[in-house]
Amino acid sequence: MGRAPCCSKVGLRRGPWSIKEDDILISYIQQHGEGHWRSVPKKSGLLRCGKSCRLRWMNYLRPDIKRGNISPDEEDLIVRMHSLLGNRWSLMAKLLPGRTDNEIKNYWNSHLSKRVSDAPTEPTRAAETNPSGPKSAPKRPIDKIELTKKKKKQMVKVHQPKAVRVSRFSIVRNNSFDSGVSGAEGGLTSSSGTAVKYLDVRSVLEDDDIHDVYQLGYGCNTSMGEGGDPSNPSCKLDRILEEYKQLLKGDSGSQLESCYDSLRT
DNA sequence: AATTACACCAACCGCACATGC
DNA sequence: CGCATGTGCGGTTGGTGTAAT
Repeated sequence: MGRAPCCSKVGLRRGPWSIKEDDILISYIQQHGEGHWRSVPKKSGLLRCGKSCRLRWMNYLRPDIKRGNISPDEEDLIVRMHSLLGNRWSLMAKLLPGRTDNEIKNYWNSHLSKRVSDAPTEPTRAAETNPSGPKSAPKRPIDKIELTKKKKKQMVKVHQPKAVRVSRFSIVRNNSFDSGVSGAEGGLTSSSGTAVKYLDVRSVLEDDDIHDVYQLGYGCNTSMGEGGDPSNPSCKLDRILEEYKQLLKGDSGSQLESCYDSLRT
């Protein structure tokens, strides 16, 4: 049973997008705007699934996408946010203007997760200890002691939690952190069987704080009288924001702030 | 030079939530 | 209220380029 697939895959193109397809999609969205993705292929003439069109637009074609290398500052912020939020890529993307959840996720999986797991202490200053970026690091030495991907897959057969959309209400209702993170502190094991070096948000918050943070979508509960106490973990995002605003400066900083405000309200 | 193994990342997949009827 | 549909999310896959052997 189950619901029908999002689209009939018969006769639809898959794989990498061509420049021509990109042009068609861009011009269509410029004319009609975003949304109603299922009807986009029909109306634009693209032989693609609507979902694929959305993904292509969101992750690659949107004009505000910032392409190129992740800066050390962005990298540092990702590490910090991940320690607070876990795999909430879309939430991180909202705090990193111009970066997509997919890009952050890929960057974490390919660059940062390994580095964080190799450096159990002070993971957040990774950017400073390796300012030239991950691509300058030698590849092989690590790999020699690593299992191959296939071997890893054979060895790690642990329940994989399903994707759960994060909303203020679903978190309260489902307590959906259970799906992504286990353990109360760094160095334990995630549900995928890999070592995790971030804290479960629940583990560093009291029950009341958990409720407040959940209600506010993980942000600091400044409206409920916590007063920005830096020792309060629920205020960590505020502090991260402040640090990042210093780095960004100018207009993008205020954009980030408004984005962040929207998360809190 | 050929082969192998791996890193990277765009794209896909399936599920859950939101929304409209 | 229940169902169907649209959308968003996070995990995973597979193609490609490159370094190592």
